Amino acid sequence: MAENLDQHFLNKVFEGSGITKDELQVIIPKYKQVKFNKNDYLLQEGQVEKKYWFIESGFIRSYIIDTEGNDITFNLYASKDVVIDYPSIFFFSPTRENIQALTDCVCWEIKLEDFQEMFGSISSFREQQKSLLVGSYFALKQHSISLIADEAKVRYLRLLKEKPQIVQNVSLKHIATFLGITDTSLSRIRKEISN
Amino acid sequence: MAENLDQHFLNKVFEGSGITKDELQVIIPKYKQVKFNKNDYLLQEGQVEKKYWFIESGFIRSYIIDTEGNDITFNLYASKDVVIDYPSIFFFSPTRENIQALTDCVCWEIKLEDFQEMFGSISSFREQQKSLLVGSYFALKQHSISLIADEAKVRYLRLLKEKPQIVQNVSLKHIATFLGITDTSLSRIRKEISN
DNA sequence: CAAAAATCTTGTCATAAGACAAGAAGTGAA
DNA sequence: TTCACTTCTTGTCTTATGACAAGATTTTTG
Repeated sequence: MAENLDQHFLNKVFEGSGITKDELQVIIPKYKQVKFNKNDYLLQEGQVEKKYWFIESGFIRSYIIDTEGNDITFNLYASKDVVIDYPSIFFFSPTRENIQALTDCVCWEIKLEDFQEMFGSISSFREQQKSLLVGSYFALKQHSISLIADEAKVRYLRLLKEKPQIVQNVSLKHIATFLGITDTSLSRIRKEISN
Repeated sequence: MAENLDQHFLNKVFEGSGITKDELQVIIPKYKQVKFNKNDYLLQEGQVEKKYWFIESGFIRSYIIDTEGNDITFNLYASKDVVIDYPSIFFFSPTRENIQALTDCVCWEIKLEDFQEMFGSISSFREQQKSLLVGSYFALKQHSISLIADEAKVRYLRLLKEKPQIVQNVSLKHIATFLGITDTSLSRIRKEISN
């Protein structure tokens, strides 16, 4: 069976994880390509989501509106990131976040039940997904620690180092709220760094 | 069978969750009372934990040492809180936190496999645990948002309102790092509020 | 109990970051 | 192309919070 050209991205994602060709034949068909247009919502507050996504291309953010009406970006996602809402996944509990495409996006969607079945039955898939999910969990935790321990410039430099594509493609105001500062301050930090 | 006096706390925890007396007979024996002395570790960085705890009495904190050597309190726990490390639970991944008793504590320990079995087979237990875990997850998330959106005084007042026992029983420096400020600032905030 | 250690308060000064406002630059649409 | 809209930069001023240090208070320990 000739490899679907579209699935080249998925093959790359699973490459080098010890997943065999035979296993890939099982895994890849569970993923469905979905395209989002700029400003589309993948998920809105109050929904329970029974799927999650890999991003092939494009940029996505999750945000909440806090009690004072501030729009706060909670996470920023780029190519190869996994977009997942833990309360939905583990507890079938409605999300409190909005997840929105910042640009046109190509994503790969997988249903939770398919995920769970393969997680149980294919050990190489389990290991690969485990490290992906743990990675994204710790990245957020690290960010939360950084909000306490580091000054804004350090947080910006870390983001720039770890996710340069995001810094280049996401608007200042979203990056700023993600970093816990105003867009004015972020603009000044950028200037200072460029000197 | 006479109710073990020690288990009075557990009975209260499960009270009003729609759990029947018969179910309680199955659930409660899975919990084991454990006592920790002040400064004992429940869990240290690098361990994988296959259990979690309810606190009956005492105070516990989780903390990390960041790359600059700062000791940062990540969460503070009091009576009736559940102390759980998600990466351990869901991914059998080593924790990156240290969890330490701040005072002598009485806890109820349950093994993950027992938890998972009852989570699957006893729907009232599932619902009760779900809301407990979701509650603790969102509390942390809310705190993270608060670090971005609110000034320190607001964060302190929120903690005071939601967990007054913690404010009264945990040292300033741990509360301060949890709130993302220095103990000096927290001392001033306290003074300002008392006026 | 006394000494040592840890915790908390307070003072002074420095600074990171916010608030607000104006304008520049870029983007999109009719 | 032009007008509207959003995004980004910059200036001025204010303020929340940190850094450091000295005392006061409380707790721990020998």
